[in-house]
Amino acid sequence: MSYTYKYPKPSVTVDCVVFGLDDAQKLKVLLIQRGIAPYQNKWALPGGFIGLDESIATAAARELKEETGIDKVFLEQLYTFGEVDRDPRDRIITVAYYALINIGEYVVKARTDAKNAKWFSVEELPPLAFDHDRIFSVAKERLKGKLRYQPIGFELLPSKFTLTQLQRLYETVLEQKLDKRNFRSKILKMKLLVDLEEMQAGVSHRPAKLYQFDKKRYQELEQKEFNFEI
Amino acid sequence: MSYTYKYPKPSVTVDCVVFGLDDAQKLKVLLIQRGIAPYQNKWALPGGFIGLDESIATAAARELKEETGIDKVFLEQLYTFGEVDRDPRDRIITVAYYALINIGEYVVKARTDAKNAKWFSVEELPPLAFDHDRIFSVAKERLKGKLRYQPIGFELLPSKFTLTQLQRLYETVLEQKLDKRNFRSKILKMKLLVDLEEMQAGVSHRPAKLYQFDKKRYQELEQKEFNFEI
DNA sequence: ATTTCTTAGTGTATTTTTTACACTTTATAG
DNA sequence: CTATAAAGTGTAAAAAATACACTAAGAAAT
Repeated sequence: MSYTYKYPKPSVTVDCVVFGLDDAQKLKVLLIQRGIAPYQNKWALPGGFIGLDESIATAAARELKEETGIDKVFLEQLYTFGEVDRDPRDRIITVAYYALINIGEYVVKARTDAKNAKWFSVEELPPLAFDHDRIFSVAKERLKGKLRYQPIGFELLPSKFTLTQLQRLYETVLEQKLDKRNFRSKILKMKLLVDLEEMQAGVSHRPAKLYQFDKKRYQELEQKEFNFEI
Repeated sequence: MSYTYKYPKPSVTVDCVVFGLDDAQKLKVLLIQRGIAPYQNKWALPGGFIGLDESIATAAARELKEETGIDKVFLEQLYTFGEVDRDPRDRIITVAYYALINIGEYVVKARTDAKNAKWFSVEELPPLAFDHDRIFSVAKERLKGKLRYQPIGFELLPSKFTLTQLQRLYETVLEQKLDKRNFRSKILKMKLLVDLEEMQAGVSHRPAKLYQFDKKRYQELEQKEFNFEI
């Protein structure tokens, strides 16, 4: 490795693809409207520059908080985008992250130099600034792939949820119908759900049982290379 | 996103974890010995700075070629490492790649500022410079994970190989014994191997048939979300 | 109070996939 | 021509995945 420090440096940013589920179990992405050029007024992924005194993951969490008010969520590195012409002004390398949040817990707010922050359905995104379309589509594929073999879907739901909500979530993200009985027996056989012995309230039909994800048990099983495939 | 260009910039490097298989089907990694401080004389992953006029992937391929002579191989992004204290001198962000090569095809040579380049068995690595131990272990896990559901193992073998060689490769990387008959029927059922109707030569026992990976067919099947699980 | 509406909840038989397992064949070397 | 070493091959049993339809429970409307 050649460490001579004479090289001009690229700028490095982090961008976050924030996924959420709305009331109708539709998959949404949080975008911010750019307040400044280039791509002024265009929608973009929240993100910003990495400080020299913070790790990339810290920067991603900080930017997310600054630009949208979202804090303490599932946030995982996605991919690093480094084509030469990604930004019209300067060479920019972007480390992309994706976040999964329970929409209900947050009221998102535009802050710093974002004019506006808004949830968009993944099926009808506006044209995005820079190469954010591409970053988004990599994130969507990653979410889909990961959901199949790791129980990360819970991050998108409120902490108490019904099995039907969970099934809808899988159906939405995987873009396929699932059989109710098979889904239930499979998910319950994993022993990752705690039956709260509590009922859904405020529905005008038979209420469903509420469950909670058992994170502790998940971490134990994870050690043992347990299989979480759906 | 805050594009004001007043931020000090980190340096950005690429490092490559180069995997190969030796004659005894042992998994090896290519390391270079550092010619300069810090970590002078220590073994490290080949890599170097990203130029402003090249993409990250291009930089990875270029550094690999410069430092080891290896060219035109399977090279895929692994992960980006951005802790603050990774390098004692400066803030460095490293985009790591991993490469799979057929050792027989190359005679590796140390070049530029590397003193030496050498293959090490993954089970007995020397202590590495910087956080390269960590990068290596992420790469090893990735290779293991990916081999299970994508036919990338062929990249480590010569273009003509026997089923036993292929099985040993899987056993080595996955760190588990596989059943000969089950492995063969599974792999052949995928129809990704071309029977060359040619025999292994130079062995003092019954020679095995030689096969070749059918890349074209793989790309066709990939479109159709075909399942390549072992 | 009864009916209607809507979603929750449940079991089994069939098919498919995975696993476990051992002997014969074919070449080279001595 | 015998010994050695790895190649090559099929089947039965177990496990997992799939397909499938009715009853139960509550709220709302009459």
